[in-house]
Amino acid sequence: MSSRRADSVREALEQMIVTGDLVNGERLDETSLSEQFGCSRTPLREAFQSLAASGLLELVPHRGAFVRHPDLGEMIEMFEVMAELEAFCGRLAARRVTTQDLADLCKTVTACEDAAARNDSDRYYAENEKFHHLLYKASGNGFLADQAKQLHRRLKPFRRLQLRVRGRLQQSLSEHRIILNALEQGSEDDVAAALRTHVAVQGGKFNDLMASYKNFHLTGT
Amino acid sequence: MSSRRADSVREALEQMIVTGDLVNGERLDETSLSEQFGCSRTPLREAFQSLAASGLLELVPHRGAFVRHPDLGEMIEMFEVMAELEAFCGRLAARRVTTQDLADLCKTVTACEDAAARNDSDRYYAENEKFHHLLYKASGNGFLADQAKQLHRRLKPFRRLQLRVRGRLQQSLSEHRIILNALEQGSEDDVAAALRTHVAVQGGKFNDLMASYKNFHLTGT
DNA sequence: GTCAATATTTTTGTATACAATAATAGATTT
DNA sequence: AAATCTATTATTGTATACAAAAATATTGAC
Repeated sequence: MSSRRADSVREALEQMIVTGDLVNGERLDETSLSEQFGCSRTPLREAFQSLAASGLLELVPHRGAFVRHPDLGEMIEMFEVMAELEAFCGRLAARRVTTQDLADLCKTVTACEDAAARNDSDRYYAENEKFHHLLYKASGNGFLADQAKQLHRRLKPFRRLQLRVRGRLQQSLSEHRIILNALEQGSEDDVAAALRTHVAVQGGKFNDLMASYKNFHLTGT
Repeated sequence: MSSRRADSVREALEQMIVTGDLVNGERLDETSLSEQFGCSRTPLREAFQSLAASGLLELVPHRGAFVRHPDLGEMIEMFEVMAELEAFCGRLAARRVTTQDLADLCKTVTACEDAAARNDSDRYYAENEKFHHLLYKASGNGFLADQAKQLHRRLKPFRRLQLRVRGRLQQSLSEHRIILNALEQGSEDDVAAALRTHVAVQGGKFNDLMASYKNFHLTGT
């Protein structure tokens, strides 16, 4: 854990943005925020830089930092890329996965099912994230894993919305099993296909996403 | 063009890093660099943040900013991802490309061939970059296009190395034609396959890359 | 009353000053 | 002489002060 003030400010701001606490287009005032965080403008501005790099803020020279929430179209674009990245991870993993990886993945899938059965949503999200991170790692491509992790993180708030939809959770769980089975059999195409349907926003998922998006506290761009 | 000092410093530093002017692992001293650039540490540190976000620097708390060149393994990983991203761009483009896009692409391919024939390497690189950027745009997925552009930019210095290899340039040119043809015919699979072989580091390309990598002024990690 | 030009204020960008942490060198002990 | 602890130095992190740019308000002309 870094004791840099700038880092904790970054995290706090990120939280405020992804939870919708800060609405789209809002300008972040340096002075008032620095008062709120009890620090000077310097660490705040460092946090701005970092957030802008991950696309959560837009820095306009001499005008300030503006909150940038993806609109529905961008969100779909991001899911489209995420699906492809995960499918590629899966394809590589099908070739390179170790028995240890498989054991870890299996354990996590079970933990996920268990958490869902107990309605322990926090644990469900944690285990679900672990499952995906393990998959990325199993690809054997560290750079790919990093990229996937980054995007996965960025899509976190929206995935949460999707899973509120009735029946989506059970479906998601069974998809985990399908992915795992395909991995064990080492069939690249099956793994890739399973992951595409697991992640992609298509068919009914599109309508679900649109509905939940509207319920989210985002102002349209 | 932004008149922010921090931005121009960022660009200058990036150039120094990718050209190998700054070797791997080197620590960037804030005071001496700020003297060199004739500015204070503040804009310099902003540039550091930005460069760290794109992976060119590693920021270690209370210890400084360290130049981070990818080693051969990471480079291959990045090319592996680049190939897949481009293939996906191509796949989408095959479905969504407009006649205008095709015309622009065709013009750029011709310009590329022309530049190569005249041994105008600067223009060749410019037109080649344009070709790829047009392809990303033709995917109709703005987020994907951004991601692809970012990675393409990061791989720029290494691509330059690869093209020094005898015969590689002519091959690259003919691959452009193949890609363009496949796009015109709208066959997703052909476009994707053509782009994978165009970008991926495989077969003979691997040895070429390894040889040129060693010639590069990088210290091993 | 509306528009335009100018003055004022506000806000961002940069420089500098200070504080905190890590690296280094030197002294002390075994 | 080697190792360890301490004092010193150097370097990063943060706060504040100043400069430059943009936004806003005010004044004047039509």
